[in-house]
Amino acid sequence: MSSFSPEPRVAAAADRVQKPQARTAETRRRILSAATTVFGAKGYNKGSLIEIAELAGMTHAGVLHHFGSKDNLLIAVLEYRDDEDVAHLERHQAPTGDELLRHMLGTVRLNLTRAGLVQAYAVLSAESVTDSHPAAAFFRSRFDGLRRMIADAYATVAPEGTTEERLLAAASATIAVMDGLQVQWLHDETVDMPEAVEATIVGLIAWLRGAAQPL
Amino acid sequence: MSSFSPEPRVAAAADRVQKPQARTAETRRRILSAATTVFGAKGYNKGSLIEIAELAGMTHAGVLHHFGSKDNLLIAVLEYRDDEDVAHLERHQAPTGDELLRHMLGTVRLNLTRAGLVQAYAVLSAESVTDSHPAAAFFRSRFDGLRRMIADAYATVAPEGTTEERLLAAASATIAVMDGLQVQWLHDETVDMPEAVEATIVGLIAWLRGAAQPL
DNA sequence: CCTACCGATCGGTAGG
DNA sequence: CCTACCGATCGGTAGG
Repeated sequence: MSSFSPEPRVAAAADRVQKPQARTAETRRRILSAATTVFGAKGYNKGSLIEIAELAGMTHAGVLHHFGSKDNLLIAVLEYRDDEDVAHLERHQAPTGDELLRHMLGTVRLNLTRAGLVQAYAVLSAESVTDSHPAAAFFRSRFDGLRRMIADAYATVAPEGTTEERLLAAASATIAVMDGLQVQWLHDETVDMPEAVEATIVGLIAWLRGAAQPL
Repeated sequence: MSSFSPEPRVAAAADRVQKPQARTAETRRRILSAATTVFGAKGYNKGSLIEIAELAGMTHAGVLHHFGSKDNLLIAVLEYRDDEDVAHLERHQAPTGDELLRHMLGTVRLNLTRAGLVQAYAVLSAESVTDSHPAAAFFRSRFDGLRRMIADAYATVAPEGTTEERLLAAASATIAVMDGLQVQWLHDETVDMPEAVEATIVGLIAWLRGAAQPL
């Protein structure tokens, strides 16, 4: 939203075929796309700036010119993906209540068509729990925000007076089942992610409503 | 079971205070313990043989003398943990049916007391989906075995004639929720793993029994 | 189980 | 955005 302004800051630049800012933004997107691929395929630690740079058609010093450090590049990759998903959400109206739960099932089905992105997310989110990982803060706050949003959705289908603890347990379980299934599915594509997620969500609703037998 | 035989192969070795095989086995265990710690804290790619060796009190060439390569060491770490868990299972009689489901809840509670091991498992299982990772075959077969075992357990509490597809969906969801919760919990220890796992399991049983409302 | 060493790779910087 | 380079680290091997 802030960096894609169509007006060049200096009028003198207008005689170039392509405006400098536009070309820079385009190059940055090319690098971000390459970095998503490489971090997804190798993880952050093993994915190298050299490989990312080759995929983006430049040297690794060029990548560092645009992003400053490897850590910064990782953060930019994660925020870039988040921006795209948020934009997608807003295009379809931010869903609430049980619409959000149905929307999550749609995301699971969409993920069946983009294994690379799924792998990047699965690998980086787990890697982010290791010692002083640059993506730790990103994932911590992402999980926190998702749990609150999904707990609110469950509140609309749970009995009145359901405790926040139970709503948050259902929310964290829902996120967990989606993330955990991705790892299994990346190992074995016969794992049925949509069926397992739907079963979990409707099961959790039954649990919130007291319709489930205790173990 | 095969490598801890108390009898030395050569009688002449008996005059040493400690039998060579016994000392080797002890050293190997020390290395495996150090490797679990380091791979857990850093992941496989960033965890170095040098750091593992220091923690075990030797040089990295010594570690390689015992395990041949870094890949071999990782596999040994994973199989070592599995052996310990299997031994624990057998001590308590291999549980079946709904006993297995209750046993899994016990494992979740136990995991609250061993974050290091949880982190090693969470990091390595996700890292194992990256390009030609040495632990790929281990986790693929582990997930496969767990899914079959847990699907059998759900069969004992599901209506007769429940399809294998539905049983496997419940099983993969159960494994997924446990794995996914570990990542969230490692980021934020207020996440209530036992509550979320119990909710998921009883919810999935309700789903198998048709007691859950479709979304 | 160690000393000593190898080739390879990496992230980052200088300076343009 | 590149060339050229740096120090650091790594897994593995030789040879004992």
